[in-house]
Amino acid sequence: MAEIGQLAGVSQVTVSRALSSPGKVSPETLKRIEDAIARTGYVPNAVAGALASRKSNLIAALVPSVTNIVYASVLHAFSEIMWGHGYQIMLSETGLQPDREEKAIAALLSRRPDAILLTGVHHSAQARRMLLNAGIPVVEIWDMSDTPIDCCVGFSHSDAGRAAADFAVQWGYETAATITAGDDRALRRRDAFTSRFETVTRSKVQAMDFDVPATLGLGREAMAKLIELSLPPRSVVFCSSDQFAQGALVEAGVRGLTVPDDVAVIGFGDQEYAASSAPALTSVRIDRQVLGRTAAEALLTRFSEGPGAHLVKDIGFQIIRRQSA
Amino acid sequence: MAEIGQLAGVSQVTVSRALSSPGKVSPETLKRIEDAIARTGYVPNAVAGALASRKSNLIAALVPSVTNIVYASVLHAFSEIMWGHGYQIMLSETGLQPDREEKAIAALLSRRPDAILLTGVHHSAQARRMLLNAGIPVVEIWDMSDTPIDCCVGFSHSDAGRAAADFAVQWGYETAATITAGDDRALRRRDAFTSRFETVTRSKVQAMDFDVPATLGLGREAMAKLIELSLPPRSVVFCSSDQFAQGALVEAGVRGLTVPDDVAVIGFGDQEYAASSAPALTSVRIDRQVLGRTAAEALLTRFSEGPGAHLVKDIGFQIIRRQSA
DNA sequence: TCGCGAGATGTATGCGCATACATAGCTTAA
DNA sequence: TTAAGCTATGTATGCGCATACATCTCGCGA
Repeated sequence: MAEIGQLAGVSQVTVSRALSSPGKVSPETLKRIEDAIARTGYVPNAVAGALASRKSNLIAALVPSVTNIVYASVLHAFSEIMWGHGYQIMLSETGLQPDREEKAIAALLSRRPDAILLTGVHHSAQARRMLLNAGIPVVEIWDMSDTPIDCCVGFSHSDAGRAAADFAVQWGYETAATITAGDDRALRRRDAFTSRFETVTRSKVQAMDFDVPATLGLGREAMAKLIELSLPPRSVVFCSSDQFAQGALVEAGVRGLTVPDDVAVIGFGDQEYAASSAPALTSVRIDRQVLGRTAAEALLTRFSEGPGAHLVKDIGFQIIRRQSA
Repeated sequence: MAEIGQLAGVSQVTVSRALSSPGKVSPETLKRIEDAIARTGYVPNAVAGALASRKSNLIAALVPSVTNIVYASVLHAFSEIMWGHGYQIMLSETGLQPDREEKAIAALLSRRPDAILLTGVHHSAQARRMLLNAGIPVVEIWDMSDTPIDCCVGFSHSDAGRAAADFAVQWGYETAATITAGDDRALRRRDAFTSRFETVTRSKVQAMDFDVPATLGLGREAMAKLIELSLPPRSVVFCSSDQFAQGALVEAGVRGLTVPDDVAVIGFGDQEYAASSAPALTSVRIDRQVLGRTAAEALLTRFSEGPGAHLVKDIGFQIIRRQSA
């Protein structure tokens, strides 16, 4: 920056000003500085800037996995907005091991981000401590909490599970099974579904659980087992993701079962292909665009309005009825 | 850090040493320092560290889109390895507008990453200049180049397109169509496929192009149009992604066509569901795990061996024949 | 006994910026 | 005419660390 100043015949601070508030520099000086920058290919050192100003324009984000489209698309919507406001995103994945979260949080916080986005609302005591200590805005997404660290944008997974059960009962399904993978939130949906469905119908809900990420292949496997264990007529299968649901549909088709008459399927997430598959998939829709955007907006108002604004927003969900149930 | 030092009865440097090379401080001192850190919840300021040491332990990554599983999974494999070596990833998306790449590169470089990962090998002159200027290792992935900026890990898209055409000819398909979306690389595969197929069979290859990301729904639409335009028997459809291929399969099924006898489909990417769909999808496999890992390893050896090692690696591809073609 | 080397710790300094404060040259209204 | 105010720029300083170099304390062999 000092070098640019020399080239333009001004001091370092004038260059700094030219970059951060061009209005404060005379037009001629500004032009000379811009020329010098263009000539040298100078790129400001944001690290030094962040150290000096205690503002990094960085947002840290922690998601279970980027390869899960569901998390990726929320992240995408979130970063689009933050990027538009001059923020960059620093990403980390926690994967399946929750103990990685603590290390990841520490690593992210060491970069002194201006805010941090977390997936889920359950964090270790040490993690909460570090977050509080950091003194920056925090958004927790994908879930609701009675004790949010700061901002929180999501929906109730228990409500979603219960709503799916009510939906199934309402459309006359008398027995049910679940196919569930992974995280704590999927398990809460399953539990709420099962509990409600069993209470209302007095029938036992069969559970197929996996502790690896959901895939179409596993969905087929699970459905195959359920069919072999004899799935009574008027059965519905509640899946923790559309991937499983899609697999269940494929397996039912291959075995010559008619959907939804022989077996019905409810997915979760309402991914793009849900509407286009054959039969089209009934699914619980979470508006991921809205989720990401709302999280971004929560942070932005939190930035402008200070620590007073603890924004908590329930974005809800919606059961989209198509052909599969 | 100075505060921690006070608590532990040592100076700031000793704390610094305790964190970066614990072997250089006596066990008792180390313990007192660790206690103080645990008590206060201190998180080192990596920004200051990076400024002082000119080493950020940050890797910048630029991908077209995180919501495209194909890019996301490579990124995932890449970050797993880099994370294991103490590096963090800073991500940016270029989206569909290539002019965003320049801005994104500048923004990323301003954080002074230790290396940068780019998708594709075509960059503007200004972008190349900034990258060269930054003086850090660069890996370009997903493609091969005669003039790589530094390291390059990928495969030839033209070869892949030609191989698909040869495969189609070999299995007796006499006419072909393509469904293509998006990037420059998909277009090159399409062109190579078309050119080779037309040369060998002397039949015209019909092209369905989209300039939005591929989805199952669009694949169905494209297939519907192709069928309505009358697809002769012994036809094969070469898709730029498995999403399209899956959609084509669904549409063919809905219309009562038999795959591959009435129409055959070749996908690209060999995503997880390709093997599990019904009929199972024939697809060009790119080992995304290997791609990500190889890129990471290229950077790591580049770090240890200096600017001499311009690593270029062709990871190739493989046509996986299943039921759809 | 003395000196020497190794281990443990400390002092001084600067990384490249942003910020607070100071200054110089103008304009404007009383 | 002059003080006040405004614009454009400059000087000094410190953000929180890592690094080079200095210092001190031992233990050990000559």
